[in-house]
Amino acid sequence: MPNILFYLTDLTYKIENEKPVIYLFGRTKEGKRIIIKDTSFQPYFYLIVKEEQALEKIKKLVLEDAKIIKIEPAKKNYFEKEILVYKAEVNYPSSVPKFKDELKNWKEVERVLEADILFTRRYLIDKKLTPMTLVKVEGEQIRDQAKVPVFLAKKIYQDDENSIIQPKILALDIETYNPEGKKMNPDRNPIIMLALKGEKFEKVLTWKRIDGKNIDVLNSEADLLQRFKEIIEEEQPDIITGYYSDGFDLPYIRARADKYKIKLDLGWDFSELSIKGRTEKTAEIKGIIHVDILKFIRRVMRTTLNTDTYDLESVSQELLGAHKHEVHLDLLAQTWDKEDKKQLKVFAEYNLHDSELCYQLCNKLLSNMLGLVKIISLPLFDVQRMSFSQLVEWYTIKKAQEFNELIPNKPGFYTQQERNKKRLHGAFVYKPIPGLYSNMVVFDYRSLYPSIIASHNISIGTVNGENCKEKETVPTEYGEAYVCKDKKGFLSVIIGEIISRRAEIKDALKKKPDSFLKARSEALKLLANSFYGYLAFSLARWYCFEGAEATTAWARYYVQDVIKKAKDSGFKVLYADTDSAFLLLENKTKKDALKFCEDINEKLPGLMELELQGYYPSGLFVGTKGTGTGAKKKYALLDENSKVIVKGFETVRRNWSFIAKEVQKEVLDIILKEQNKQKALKYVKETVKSLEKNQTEISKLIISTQLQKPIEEYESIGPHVAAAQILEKKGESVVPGMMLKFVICKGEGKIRDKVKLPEDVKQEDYDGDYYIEHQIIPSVETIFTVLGIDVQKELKEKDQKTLGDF
DNA sequence: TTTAGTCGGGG
DNA sequence: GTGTACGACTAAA
Repeated sequence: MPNILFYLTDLTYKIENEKPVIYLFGRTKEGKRIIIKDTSFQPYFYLIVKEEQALEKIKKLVLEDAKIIKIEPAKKNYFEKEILVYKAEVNYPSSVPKFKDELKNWKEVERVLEADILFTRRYLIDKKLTPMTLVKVEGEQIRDQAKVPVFLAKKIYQDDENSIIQPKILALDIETYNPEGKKMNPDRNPIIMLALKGEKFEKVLTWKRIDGKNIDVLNSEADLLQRFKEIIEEEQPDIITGYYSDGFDLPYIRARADKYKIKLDLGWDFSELSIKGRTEKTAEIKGIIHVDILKFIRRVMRTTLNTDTYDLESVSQELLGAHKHEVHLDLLAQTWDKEDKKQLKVFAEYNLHDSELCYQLCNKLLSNMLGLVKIISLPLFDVQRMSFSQLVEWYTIKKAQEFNELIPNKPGFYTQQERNKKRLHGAFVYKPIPGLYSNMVVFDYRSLYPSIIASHNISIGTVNGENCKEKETVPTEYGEAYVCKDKKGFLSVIIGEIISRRAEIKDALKKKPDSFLKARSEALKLLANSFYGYLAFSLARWYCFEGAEATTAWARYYVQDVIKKAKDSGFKVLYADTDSAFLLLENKTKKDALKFCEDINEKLPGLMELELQGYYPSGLFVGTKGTGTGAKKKYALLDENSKVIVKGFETVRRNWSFIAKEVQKEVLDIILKEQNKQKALKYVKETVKSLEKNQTEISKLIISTQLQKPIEEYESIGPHVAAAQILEKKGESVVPGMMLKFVICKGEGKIRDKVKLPEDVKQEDYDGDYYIEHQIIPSVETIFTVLGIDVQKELKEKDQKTLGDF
């Protein structure tokens, strides 16, 4: 019997001869596509019963086609306590929910468990297989209806978990006929261009005469769709990727293909491209992994990205440093109608470029995604669409199998609502005294929340657990709580494993860099940091609010402990927030700071660790505008490499004009690097002078704001709405979501009456006073206030002096 | 202030 | 498919 080594990429199941059959899709080590069939796996669920005699009755229960094959007792843990349960094996996966709905109402049945774990996922967990890695099969080739060779498995098991597939990626992007602007209608409007981009492949399909390299002109939209199908078959990609392709490109392609009765049977088993879901769609092709990059970015990369809009332009800019081609998409439909060859070529290039950006994003994020697949052990298709809480939950489900823990049920609607009402006591913040400081050190606890959960045995069965002999009191200010120390908590142990594994990988990385190991380390960090949130997440199976409360209580305790010890050792404490403390060195040295850190670490339990995060020659803390007391999470630091780090200043994030951002950055630079407030003030005065004399470049004055709704719906006409009205008057289509760029110009009336579009602004038009009052002053006011300077006053005095000079 | 409803992305 | 996101923001109560 031959052995086959293959990378498992995807799986599904079918019912054949009244039995469930698992289909595993993959690529052999040599790169050949294969399907493995496994008929050895049976669906099941667990029952906790009040009266054992009910089991005989249950065994005989038949609900339509649903039958129970056997019931046998098993010892499992339920919320970390040993319990006797019954494992019920049934004929079909679809029988499971039928029995669940029936049995949950029986008075003899206490609980039905693990009846909502999808069959294919259950298969992976039970067989301990990890997708995208090497799996070994013993089996024989059989004759079957499929595009690739099919084998029937006798035995199947994980081979080398560290050997990861190098998948072939093909990115796609469509352009549609869009006479109504952003309102899209797949029933009426055709696909006019379709771009595909792979490592060695790039092509735009269209059906009107456009000349150009890589442009394939077909006779009709139907031919375009046929050609698309052929290319997928020829290229045989492992991954098809797109940007919002779950919600737009693939559903649109499917809808147009349906119109022409073209069968998109792209699956390896001749199954069709399927679109599932009502509110949130997903598009799936059996055998080919469909990756929607937008979903991964929105759900997982969200926290690491600075941008808060997730359109392709913003994301490409941040992750790739690349921009989309600039085109007037609103003109696409009329250009298409006019058959303007030259302009259509511009759109075709735009289309291809979008698919290329998507290809590059997928390539770039692939190691992050595979890092997660490796840990969670679910298909890339699934992992790529999961939120943090789902990732934590499925990691925990995988681990539950190893620890013989039963998987708790998801909460019902009522329970969720109750949980949502609860508010958690958060982090401790020691507010700074506004000022400019020199020689600071910053300490922070490495992975504070996860390390507390691991080190203090926080878990669902240990926090305020029953029948407890050895207890540790939680240092909480609100009520009383303890953690039971009699035995290790399940959640605490698995989070400890994540932390330790990450430490090992980081050590290995120090010796030898490796991109996949690096991605795994990042994935582990992500998972560890999500655990605390998961404990307080209302939809969590392992919901543990008291555990989350205990975690933040300890976090507050440890940060305050650093503050207290720092004061005792003669450091001045400047600021502390959540897991970090900022100390002033004064007459102490960096060596003293390191010694202080070591002393604290000696007394910390388990995996907890305080780190010297950095040394900063200077730092500035500002006050809030109203009260003047120290603002939280708002400061600027100069690091040892003379780099200025700015946190929490609004100009960094919001849509301020470039000039406001530039002035703020320059002022912080001068103050932190040269400690020269007069020079900073002089700089501001010069900028103001240039503004007053209308010498500032128009491009630095553009303010951009996103239009949130149709302009008719705005009651108060803000400047961006005024800009939208001007655009509309010019005959351009204005739709919600578009970015409006405008400049405030001289004139009478309200701000909205002074709005002009950048291209209409002449050098002498702009309103310098507006920019001084509403952009420059607000961006630097709090900084100067800290330094004892009233900018407002200083700038007015300057005015009088210049008047006096004349 | 609380609650119910919509939106994101895509052309 | 052994299914139905989620967090932010806005409008209405």
